[in-house]
Amino acid sequence: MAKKPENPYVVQPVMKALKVLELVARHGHEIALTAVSKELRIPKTTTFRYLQTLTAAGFLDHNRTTDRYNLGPQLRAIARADASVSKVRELARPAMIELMHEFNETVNLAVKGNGTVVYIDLVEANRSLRMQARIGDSHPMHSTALGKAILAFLPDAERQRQLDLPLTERTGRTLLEREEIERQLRQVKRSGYATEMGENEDGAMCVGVPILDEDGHPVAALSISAPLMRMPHSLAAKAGIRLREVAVGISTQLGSRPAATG
Amino acid sequence: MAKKPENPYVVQPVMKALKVLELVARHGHEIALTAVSKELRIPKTTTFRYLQTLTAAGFLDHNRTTDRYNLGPQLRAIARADASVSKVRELARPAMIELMHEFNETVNLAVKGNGTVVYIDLVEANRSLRMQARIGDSHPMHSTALGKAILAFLPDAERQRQLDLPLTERTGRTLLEREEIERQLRQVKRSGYATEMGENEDGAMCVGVPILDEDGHPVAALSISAPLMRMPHSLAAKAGIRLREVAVGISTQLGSRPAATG
DNA sequence: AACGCCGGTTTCGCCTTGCGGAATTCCGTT
DNA sequence: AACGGAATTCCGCAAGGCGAAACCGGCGTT
Repeated sequence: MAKKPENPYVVQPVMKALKVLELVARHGHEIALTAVSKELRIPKTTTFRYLQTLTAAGFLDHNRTTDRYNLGPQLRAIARADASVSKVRELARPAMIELMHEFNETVNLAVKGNGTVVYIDLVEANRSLRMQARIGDSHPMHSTALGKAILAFLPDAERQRQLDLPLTERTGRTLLEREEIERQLRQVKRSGYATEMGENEDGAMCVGVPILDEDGHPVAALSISAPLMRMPHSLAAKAGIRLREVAVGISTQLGSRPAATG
Repeated sequence: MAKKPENPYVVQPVMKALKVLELVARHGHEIALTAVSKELRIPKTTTFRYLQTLTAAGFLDHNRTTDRYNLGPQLRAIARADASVSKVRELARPAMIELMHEFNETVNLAVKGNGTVVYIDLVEANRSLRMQARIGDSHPMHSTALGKAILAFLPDAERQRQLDLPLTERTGRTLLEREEIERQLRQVKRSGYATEMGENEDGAMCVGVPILDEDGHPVAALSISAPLMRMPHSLAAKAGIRLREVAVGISTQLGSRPAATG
């Protein structure tokens, strides 16, 4: 009765637990231990353990009064985040290409990670001087324009939490003083865009703006990055204003009401 | 270095694999084996196995060209199904309560399972004669008005597949003849509602209508159930027409264009 | 062109720890 | 109060998960 001679690297407990998760999900609603056990032909004890584990991980939810399980918050959170990311990327891409042509510099899109920003898309200018990120890379919040744009628009509590984390020093110019950072963030909130000059990567600068979801929460950020020598302050300001325009458009499509730019 | 003295029933491999899944999800995008391994402090080999397993189960997707992993179809399918169910239930509930008051009988909402319908909500009439289902119960498609309503509006291929499964005989009146069932389903498609008289439960009857999603696919069904003695054919017809009205309203809110009722 | 580094894949044997039968407790019924 | 079904808990066995280390393949370097 060999089941899956396929991949020798599949870990059985994991696979079976995923089947349990899947069953609970497909069932549409609250389902009891015994039902899962019978359906999947997995002994009650084992099923019990999987349900417990999935629940502990937040993928399932255990209703103590009915003693039944259904989908948990973790799964929904993941799904929501994924959908949100896909949507942002989809909405942003055309605008990013347009921006790249306008400024002939690399345009980046990133989402908020945990204390970091994670690049989820980028459109590179075909200039010989290289870009600095790859999709999937994550950089600190406080040393990037992307991160600063997000931080500035975060609710106070959450921003404090982010800034309480140890701040890594990426270059000699990286901001590390709490006061200085907060001062800049207030300025960012006023102007609607953030800039970073050699604070994340020597010789490189970046101008970034936040993208807000339907709740007005900054879930992502858009930026233009360039070698410091190619982007003087005056041009950076112009880029910031243009980026802000584009980001507001994307935010609106995500369902965000105007809000921004106090 | 005891990690979680918490729940002794947590299965470690499962828990760790879920952490991997979560990390990949939170990361926002394609992530490589080594990165996951480092981030989670899980040895490369083990991480590799989890990634393989998650991929085999469809929860992750392995991009062979970049050798990186991201969220897979299974997770999205689950999330979508869940969202869809929540939405249907949410949209249907007020109308169900209204219907319950109009007819003073129990109103049921079910989604299509695999060869079955699964009750996801019901509003009971407070009459002493009992209802027959509980949320989470699943009944055969062919013996319930809910199932017949769904079957009638399924694409031909899928309907055939359903009817090829062995048909259980719930009562003496349960339809088992392929021809007879198909004749009824054609009738259901014409009238827009299905009826069932003691075919699922002795002495009980049910009138059901399909709810269509944005693709015109019958994802759920709405029904009124009652003791046979309280619901003569004339009243059943009236209920069917009313149900149809309500279901079309819900379907429309789900994004379905009129379509139905040929 | 050979080298070496950096991932990813495979092997292999130890021994953790997951497994499931059976006993137990907990409820909701009769 | 006793019954029946479901969820928990216990416990000993050995399945099978683990991870160090070896292997491989590709890419950038010398």
